[in-house]
Amino acid sequence: MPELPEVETTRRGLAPLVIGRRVSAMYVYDRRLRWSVPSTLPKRLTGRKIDAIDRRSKYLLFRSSSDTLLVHFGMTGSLRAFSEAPPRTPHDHVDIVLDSGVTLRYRDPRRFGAILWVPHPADAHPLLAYLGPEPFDPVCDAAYLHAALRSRTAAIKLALMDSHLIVGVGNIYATESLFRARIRPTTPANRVSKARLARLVTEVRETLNEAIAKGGSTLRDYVDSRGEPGYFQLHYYAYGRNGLPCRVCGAAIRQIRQGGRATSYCPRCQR
DNA sequence: CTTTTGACCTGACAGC
DNA sequence: TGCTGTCAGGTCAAAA
Repeated sequence: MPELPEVETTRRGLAPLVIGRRVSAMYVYDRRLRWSVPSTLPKRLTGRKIDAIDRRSKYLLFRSSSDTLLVHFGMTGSLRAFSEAPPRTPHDHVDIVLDSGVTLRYRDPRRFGAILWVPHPADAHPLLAYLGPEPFDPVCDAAYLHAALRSRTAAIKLALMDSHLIVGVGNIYATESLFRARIRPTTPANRVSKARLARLVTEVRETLNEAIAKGGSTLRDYVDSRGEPGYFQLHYYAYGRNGLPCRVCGAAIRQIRQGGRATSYCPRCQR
């Protein structure tokens, strides 16, 4: 799933269900995620009150008296809330039961996700400590990117997906943001002008906001906390449109590989 | 320091 | 109907 809009959509759906509730039980059916779910986690979590649910990058953070339960969705993870938990299906790995009776069910076919306990202070955790700014953070502006990319010869698309520079932008939204900013994804990062970086930041924010408004993108696995798909995939300009006519100029969308991932762009609109 | 590559894992799909 | 190869929303770790 799961780039920033999908994680944020899940966060917003879960917030009213979890804030102020206590965990009455946690069941780990398969601990083999990207990192093993700690065997002590059910004991640590049970009885805890969840004070808040935050998002940092693509991590969901359940806050409990300054300690944090961290959840990441990898490529295929989802977290759904059930008032009555149905029978488990394959790839349902973890259940968290709240004192309201609601069950949060973590599903992740490829098991690239993570569920970890992060003691206070959470910001010091290695997974969180080296992250770049959030795209919506005012700090993350053209001046910041211009300075950060000064010594970067790698392609702008790869830089945009580097979480040390800016977080939350994965393959779909990097592809779409570069289309909207009319920037060729292969352009060396340090050769994108400050003015064009300003446009890029604007388009990244706009693209992410529109995607959040549509409930994220559902290509295959992603569903939100209520099991509903997102609809932003209907609004793609470039991603997954190899060979199809550009929705702006009609030229055939082209697909290449960068860093082992597919990149699609319009050879006429993006220069 | 930056950049590139491989690794993790399952399922869907195309082609033979 | 199998079988094989390729691809998929992420990102860490190691090597260059």
